[in-house]
Amino acid sequence: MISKTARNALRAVLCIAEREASGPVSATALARELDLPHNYLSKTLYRLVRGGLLQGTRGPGGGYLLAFPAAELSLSRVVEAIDPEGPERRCLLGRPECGESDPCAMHGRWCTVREAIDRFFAETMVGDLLRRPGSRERSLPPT
Amino acid sequence: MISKTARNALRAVLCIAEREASGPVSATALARELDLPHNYLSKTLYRLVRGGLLQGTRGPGGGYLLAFPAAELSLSRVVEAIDPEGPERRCLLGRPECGESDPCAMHGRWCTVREAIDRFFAETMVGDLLRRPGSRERSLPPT
DNA sequence: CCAATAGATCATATCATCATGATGTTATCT
DNA sequence: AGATAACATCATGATGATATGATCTATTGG
Repeated sequence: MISKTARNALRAVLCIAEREASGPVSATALARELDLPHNYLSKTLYRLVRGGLLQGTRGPGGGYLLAFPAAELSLSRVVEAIDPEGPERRCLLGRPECGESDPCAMHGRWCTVREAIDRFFAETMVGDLLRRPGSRERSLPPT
Repeated sequence: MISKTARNALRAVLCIAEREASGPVSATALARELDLPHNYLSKTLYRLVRGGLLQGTRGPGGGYLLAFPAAELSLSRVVEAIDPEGPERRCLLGRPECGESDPCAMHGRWCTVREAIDRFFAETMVGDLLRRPGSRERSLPPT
């Protein structure tokens, strides 16, 4: 479904989102919390920095913060920053030319499912998944 | 989503289902048709034979046939014969203990999507995907 | 029985992902 | 300025999926 590295990225982003209220979250602390080697996680996190999802600050007291509010950060942005989007996901049989005009045998049925998956990743926000009510600051005011 | 080998297995099974009316389909013919190396495909096909999905006959005129009607062969049976079912697919964050009693942050939302995926593979039959009307022989009689 | 066909199987090579280790770079604090 | 903390990066090794090559075994037909 998604790569291990993308899973680790999701776990890390969730962790950062939950803790960033008390300052930047260091890679060392994250590595301990997620039980991952420091350097490996650091590399993954930096890909998110380059992708504009995280903001890394160096020096003592440094660490990672979300580059924008958790309520605006979709899971798809995290996953796409890690897993390169290949044509394999589009067609179950791996035909690059698969589409409405030249569909494979499964095209119609699979599209429905694939769209549900895509919607899940596009519409689920990191802010929706936080346990601690740190996301309240971003909840909509009563209309 | 599924491995390349599982994709090849699906393509091969579809190909066999479409052609088996005119006798067993040889691995050589399949390899040419699917543009895959003969031995590699043969290994994949044999996993399907051991799984009871295909029937392989040797000697001149030999080849592969479906072990039972295409209308009763679900895509999930093909995929599960190739891709070992790991705990990674159950939980997006890879937590083995993830479940109703100990859910991860995404559990509820992801379950809905995962069930749609599972239903697709379990309810889509190879017979539903054949272009040639060779599957008519198995369609339900009018009630 | 022999040759040809074709599936089944073993051993090995290739490749991408995953992970580790070592080093460089930047910021903070004394 | 120098020590330290912490991110950023490069080089390398380990692992598993993918693919290839060679060989074995069973069946058919002459």
